[in-house]
Amino acid sequence: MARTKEFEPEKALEAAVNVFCRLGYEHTSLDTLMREMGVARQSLYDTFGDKRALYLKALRHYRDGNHATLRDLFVAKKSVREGFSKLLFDLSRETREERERGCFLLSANLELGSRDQEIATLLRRNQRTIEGIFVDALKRGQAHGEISPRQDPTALARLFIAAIQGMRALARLNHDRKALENIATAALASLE
Amino acid sequence: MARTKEFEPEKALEAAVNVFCRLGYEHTSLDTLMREMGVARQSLYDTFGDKRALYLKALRHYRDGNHATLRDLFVAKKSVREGFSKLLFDLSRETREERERGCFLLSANLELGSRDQEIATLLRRNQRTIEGIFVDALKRGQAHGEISPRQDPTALARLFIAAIQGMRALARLNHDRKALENIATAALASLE
DNA sequence: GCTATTCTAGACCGTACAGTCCACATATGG
DNA sequence: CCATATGTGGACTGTACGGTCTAGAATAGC
Repeated sequence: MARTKEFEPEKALEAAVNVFCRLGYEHTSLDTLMREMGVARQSLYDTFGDKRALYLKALRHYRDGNHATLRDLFVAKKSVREGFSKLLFDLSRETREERERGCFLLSANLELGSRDQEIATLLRRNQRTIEGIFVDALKRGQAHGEISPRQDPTALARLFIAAIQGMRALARLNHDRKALENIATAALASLE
Repeated sequence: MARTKEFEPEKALEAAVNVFCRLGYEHTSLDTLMREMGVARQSLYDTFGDKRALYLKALRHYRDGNHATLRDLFVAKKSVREGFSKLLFDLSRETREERERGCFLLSANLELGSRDQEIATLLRRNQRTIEGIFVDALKRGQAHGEISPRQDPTALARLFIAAIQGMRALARLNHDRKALENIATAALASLE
């Protein structure tokens, strides 16, 4: 009945995630999106809606991937402490490209969180989700005697969230692996 | 010889800091700047240069103020531990307005750090300066037996920097004083 | 008070960009 | 193989904005 698409929507969305990550919402023009996604203007509007709708889809896609890797990190059988350690040290070892790409959720927060209510709500929910994942893992770690039971799991989870956001912000500016490892080590010491 | 200015350059610059903080570089139009600063278009160009030059002046002004308050926090006679405590808990207690204003240096990092070399350099230098202030304070704290000598002052300083950036990012999105206090408490526990 | 200088107000211009429209290409179903 | 529906490419449009220019107002020295 109709011509087939010449692009894969999934791949195209990932390309959108990439370019929005690197450039932010405002600095990403439709021309750039078309080029990076390999999608014609009209197809882009037909498939994803306008720029903001595409941004939201990209943001949700990124967030879902993020949650999946976090949940995977803390699947029941693994050591909780090792999970956090891997999370933080992987962050320290990111390539230049990954660092400069930065965290989509952080850049969305700073660029649009105070102006777009829908995005702000999404980001707040995301924070609660991640906090939940961390708290569950920490409680399990305490139950297994892996982590000191004297610490408040919620407070610890929040410290990790803040430290990770801070690391992401620093990493974007500076390629100083040692500095990131310092932060990772110091944060992990809180589990003692 | 000539007509006198109808605005105070100092006050106008502070107004610029405020509006750039809240809206970022790209989202701040010259019309907004003129209105908030109370300066006519031509006077603005004559006094501060173009938009980017004004942004840089505002950024330097903010940074200088920041360094001054930090140095004041750690003047020799005060307790180092109390200094960090005040720093972090003051952050937790910011008003809604202050929170939404956010940190100019953080937003400059995310918005322009990867695109404007001059700004990136300024921000990197700023990071080193703050790290230096923190390291000096921590060493003094260790010398006075206030802080455990087993910790690496540089690593601790970096953890605090990351935690503060994280707090600022979280605070911008959520007014959850308890969450911020949790982070402050957990970070301060690293001094034990 | 006249002149020179610097202020303010706002018209004007070029560019960049999001979004729409249109012409043409291509593949599916009958 | 024709009709239909959906794809691609690119021209077009309206708007927003940074930056410049011009005209008139106001103040200081002579």
